[in-house]
Amino acid sequence: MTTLEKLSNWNIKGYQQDLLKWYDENKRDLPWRRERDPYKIWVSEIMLQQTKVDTVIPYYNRFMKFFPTVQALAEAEEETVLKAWEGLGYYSRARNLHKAVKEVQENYGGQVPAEKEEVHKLSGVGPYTAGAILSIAFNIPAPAVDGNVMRVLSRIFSIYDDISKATTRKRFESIVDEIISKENPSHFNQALMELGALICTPKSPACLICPVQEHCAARAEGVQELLPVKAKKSPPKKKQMKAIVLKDDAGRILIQQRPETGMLAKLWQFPNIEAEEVVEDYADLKKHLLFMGLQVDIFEKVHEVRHVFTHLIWEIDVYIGELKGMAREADLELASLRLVEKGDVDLYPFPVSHQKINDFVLKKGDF
DNA sequence: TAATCGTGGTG
DNA sequence: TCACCAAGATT
Repeated sequence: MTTLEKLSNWNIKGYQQDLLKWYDENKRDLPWRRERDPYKIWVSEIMLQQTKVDTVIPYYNRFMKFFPTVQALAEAEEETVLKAWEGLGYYSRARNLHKAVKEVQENYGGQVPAEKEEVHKLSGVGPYTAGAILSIAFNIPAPAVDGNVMRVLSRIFSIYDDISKATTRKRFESIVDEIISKENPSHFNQALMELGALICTPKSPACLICPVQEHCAARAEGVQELLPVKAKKSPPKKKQMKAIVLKDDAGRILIQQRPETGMLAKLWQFPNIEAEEVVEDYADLKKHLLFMGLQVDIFEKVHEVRHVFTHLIWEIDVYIGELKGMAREADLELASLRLVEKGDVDLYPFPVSHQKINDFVLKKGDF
């Protein structure tokens, strides 16, 4: 039976009512639900991408103190924005948001556009986020299909499409187009996601207390634990790294900015290399530094840091050492290096892996 | 289409 | 310890 056939004898109105009533009575009190400022909805939606509500809340509150309006964020320095995002991950979200907010300030007089084509053009705003902004902020009946929605609807209609495939989202968007409440699309979309977060969870869904259990095909068939179908991802690969905390004769610390593209773009770090083989030696590290124009004394290995990303694992041996002589300004510039006071290291946005190094060597240690 | 892009929580 | 997961977008 096709989804269309399932929908023909499926109680849309009853489903909407049961879902919306449950949402009204059970929705969480979240900071971004207390207002309907499109800018604030937008920021919350970007932060919530692949990130749990509990993780986002403190970041969201702090971000709104720093950048309460489109204008405030548009006028901020990118590095300040990255610092506010530090630890939240997926840093291209911060750079894209900042870029897009500048566009809104320039091209739309600071008002977030309420048309699908315009919103979707903004950097970092894809199909889900465009739908979320339109529906939640402007109460426009547009689908906002995220992982929650695909999981819930996979079960409601007993759909076995692989939700890790890009094309699957489109099928669910067309379903939402048919079943969305035209009276309250904002609450309907949020209710679908809230149900996925609180009741229709990935493992052990709480079908017994589900407000829409009588509308659910997977529940009727007893296959709720088998849905949704999702392809497995390959395990992350390990990379051996060596990093060094270097001090010059004035006691300043050497840090380095990462490239503009790729992983952790534009964040700062301690100078490091990827070691092809595991060698208990720092000759390769020393050679790398010399290549950047730096003569150093490496003292000892003081720490190990392990950090797991989605698709790779860094295993970092951490060394300490000292710069010999005066580094040439041009050499530092060329390698995106900077000498900063020990107390100023915290002013720069670091990935968590290098925050760990900072914590151990400079804060806990006596280096 | 499939890989890339972070981090923290959970069972 | 580890596999899996979370209000995805970009290339």
